[in-house]
Amino acid sequence: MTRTDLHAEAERRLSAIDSRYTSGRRALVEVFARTGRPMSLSEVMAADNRLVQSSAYRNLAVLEEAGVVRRIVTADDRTRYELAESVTGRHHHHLICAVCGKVEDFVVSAAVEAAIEAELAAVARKRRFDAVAHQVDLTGRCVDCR
Amino acid sequence: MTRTDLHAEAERRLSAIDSRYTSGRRALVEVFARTGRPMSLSEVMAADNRLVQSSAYRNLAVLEEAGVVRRIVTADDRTRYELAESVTGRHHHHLICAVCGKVEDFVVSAAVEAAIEAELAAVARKRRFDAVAHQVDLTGRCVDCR
DNA sequence: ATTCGTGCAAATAGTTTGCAGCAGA
DNA sequence: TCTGCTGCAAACTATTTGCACGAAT
Repeated sequence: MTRTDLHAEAERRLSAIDSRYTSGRRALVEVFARTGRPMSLSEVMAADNRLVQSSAYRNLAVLEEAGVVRRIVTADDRTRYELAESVTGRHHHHLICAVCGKVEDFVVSAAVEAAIEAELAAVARKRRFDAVAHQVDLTGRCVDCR
Repeated sequence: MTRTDLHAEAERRLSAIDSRYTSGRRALVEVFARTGRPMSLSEVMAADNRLVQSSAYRNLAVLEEAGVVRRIVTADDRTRYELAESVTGRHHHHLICAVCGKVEDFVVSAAVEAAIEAELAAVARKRRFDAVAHQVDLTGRCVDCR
């Protein structure tokens, strides 16, 4: 998906919830597209100094509601944001560095992903749990911190 | 492991880091053993009204350092605590209800667990990431909230 | 014109810390 | 006794909210 397509899709999803694609919201999407990994609010703020904290929080909530952005909470207990998988089309999981806090994406083979999903679906059925999503995190030390 | 063994093991691990197994710490361990699922601080506090918030936070940090308790952050972004797997001897994952916030444990078959671990080890190797732990969460609605 | 979004500052919630008294090895 | 632990209150950090102004349709 091109950058232009991304913004068009973001605008479409926002208008679906009667919201505008303002410059502040566009700037957030731009930061995520440019960076390509989950970012905490302070990382986002640092990436574009036109951003204002309270508006960024509000806009991230709106973008999340619109399905443009996903809010994740990783094992290092920092809240982070990234583009929603339904926008990027790329299902992935996270590598979390326990030392520096950096989070990166990774993908597993389709075979393993399918095995995981089948097993989780079986667990959900057995427990009468209505599963919506799964999250797989790997915690450790990144290449810079080991 | 019996309740008595559990407390003995907790005391042993605390003494290994030169800390005492005081009544406040014992009360926390008792709550986890009794409840058997990850609990937020407020849940823990509600389970035993002798507990004081600031001391509970401090003691949970000590118990975590001693390897008696594990601190987890689930996808609903609440911090929770449970007995460490090295104490219970039971590797498990979490079902998180997005509505009421309740967290329950689940285990996957040994075959799938092994497949997940092998795949994650391969990813870690490829990315030169020193993996310490993995976390698999399933988010959705629990039987009471669906 | 009217509704929605923004920036600022104040409020809130969860968690951490300083300190003086108490308790356990 | 001596060092660690506890409770209380105050401090901090991340996040949310009220409000008046500005921007978009």
